Amino acid sequence: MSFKSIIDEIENNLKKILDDLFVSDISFSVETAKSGFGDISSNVSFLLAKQLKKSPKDIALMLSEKYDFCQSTLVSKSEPHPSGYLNFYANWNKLSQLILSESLLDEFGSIDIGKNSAIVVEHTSVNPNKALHIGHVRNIVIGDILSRILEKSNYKVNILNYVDDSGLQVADIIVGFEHLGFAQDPPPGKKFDHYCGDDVYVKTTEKYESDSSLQEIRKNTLKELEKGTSETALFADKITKRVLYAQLETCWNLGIYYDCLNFESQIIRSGLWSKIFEKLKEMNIIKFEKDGKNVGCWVIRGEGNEEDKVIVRSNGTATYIAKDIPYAAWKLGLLEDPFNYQRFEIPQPGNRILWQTTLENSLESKQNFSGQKVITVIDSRQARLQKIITSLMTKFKSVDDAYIHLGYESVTLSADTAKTLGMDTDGKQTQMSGRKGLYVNADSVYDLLKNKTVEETKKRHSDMMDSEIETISHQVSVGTLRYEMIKQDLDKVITFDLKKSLSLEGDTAPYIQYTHARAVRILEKSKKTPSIDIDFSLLNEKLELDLIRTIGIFDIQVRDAAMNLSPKVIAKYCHDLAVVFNSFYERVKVLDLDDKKLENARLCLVNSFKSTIEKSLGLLGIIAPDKM
RNA sequence: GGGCCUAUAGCUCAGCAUGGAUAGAGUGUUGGACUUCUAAUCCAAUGGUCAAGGGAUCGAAGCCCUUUGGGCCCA
Repeated sequence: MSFKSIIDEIENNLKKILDDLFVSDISFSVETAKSGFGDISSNVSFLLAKQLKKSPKDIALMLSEKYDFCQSTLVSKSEPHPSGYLNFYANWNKLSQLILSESLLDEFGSIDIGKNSAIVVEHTSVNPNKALHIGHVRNIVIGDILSRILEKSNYKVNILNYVDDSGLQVADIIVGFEHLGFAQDPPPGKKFDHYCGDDVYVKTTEKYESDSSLQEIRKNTLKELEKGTSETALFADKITKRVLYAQLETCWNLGIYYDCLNFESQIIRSGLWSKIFEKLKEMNIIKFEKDGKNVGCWVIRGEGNEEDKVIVRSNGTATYIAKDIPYAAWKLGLLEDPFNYQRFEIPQPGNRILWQTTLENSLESKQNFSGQKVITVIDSRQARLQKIITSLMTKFKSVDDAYIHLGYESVTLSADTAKTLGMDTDGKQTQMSGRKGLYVNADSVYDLLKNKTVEETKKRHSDMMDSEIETISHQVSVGTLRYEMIKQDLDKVITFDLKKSLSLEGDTAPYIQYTHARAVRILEKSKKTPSIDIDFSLLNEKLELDLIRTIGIFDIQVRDAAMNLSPKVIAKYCHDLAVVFNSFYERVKVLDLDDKKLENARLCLVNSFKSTIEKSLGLLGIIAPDKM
């Protein structure tokens, strides 16, 4: 509720007025006003202009007069603007009380879209043969923040990570280990995932070009991985688990946690595919081609101009799409669950328990990680495949948007950064490539940021203990990285530049975190716990009201973000909130006022701000330190 | 050849879903504010035919159509 209360009040009153005018079916807007135009604005007059055959200006005037007779508790007056907008002024005395007292509650900003239904968010899903690079960070941050927003919207979120442990990329490092003599342990000081990706994978794929006999070995290795019984397969299991653990360390360090790990190998061996294959035939979704170029294949008919998609080749083998179909169906809970569950070997930090599927017997009880809805976070290069899965799933499940592919554009490297990695791109940005070793590892970006923030923090607090500097720098570095990856639209390519992307000033996480530290310092220095029992009419300066208003629209922003699956909405909100607070901070004094009542009131406002910025940053998975 | 995305200030981007008031930030450049509740901050100046053209509308950065540049996917 909060600021939403006054919007609702106006909306209801306007609806009544329209009823009296015998106007219906008008979906007008009631929104926070642009600065200088009151507190709330409605476009209702514009929409009525045609029907009533009057100018928006006249209508606004008429509506405003009628509005004076409406019952209002939170609105102090309405005002027609010559442009045609109908503007409203809040009764700040009451509204402030409402907003500030609610802002202190844990559930402030919570909304109920999900009705406690289960929703699946799958993200990360990085091949377990390499370390996470900066492009993967965009994926995991989007997925993680989205999950937090959905939880705030009363969904029960199941966070999954799909481990493709039987694909070509894994086969490649196994070839490296088994046939090219790579040591099983990394050189001292190197993480196992870095070693596999930077050394084993890159060098093995390089060898393919000079040594053609390796292609045969590669094929055989892949086959053994799929069968899963040979010594090679067992060895691969060990290696991928080790890489996976190293990858999870990177994720956990960034504050990203999961509920369950799924393994492609198990999905293949579980027989889920044959079940779904039968179902597809039964439902007549796939057809057996008796002639044409796909003769002998099972295909999905393309819609419109699109080509038919082969699912099972004429030789009986399934295409790569066929691996994704059973997993999608499993996530939606469409099939009987063939898996047992056990806890992951290494406990996950924090409160969430990390499970993994297994085909063996388990002492643990059966779990259910499916959802009414499924959101799969994968970059938009996979859009074609995801579109097929989406349309298949709608045939299984009649609910609208049961399966959603949340796509996003990729992260590319700037020309400068590519150059530092030894690739001259002629001044152009370039796609990352694991095969060519052209990428920036997530861990190294974190380390760079960390070193920079440690330096900055030391500069500011020469007498601070190392452990405290460590904690602050960690929170700031994680914040910076997360914010950098989320603040822009999913449809925009992020060109990552090692120098430019590591800024700690301007529209960045540290800017926002810093406002929190400022607020904390004020509260600390006041040496009292602010009481909500204050005279709210004392908070009447523009900068104070701006701050209260911005605090009050938190839940509106959460709704926006959740409905549109748009994490950046929250990033923008955090930034706006910080900007408003910084203006307030610079010009409105809080401590050591002669007027103690006013001081109390302002302390209360600062406290509300602190509480709100913590919650909103929390949705971004960013922790704000008390000192910076 | 087909499909998806994208184009707004020197640079990086909001705003576009749901058309309406003076198109906003950051960064850059120039100048100013630390004996003050922390300057990772604030203030001011600078900077825009919203890619181009057309259409519907009382009204378009936003909707429709066409074209062009850039990115990606498929063939």
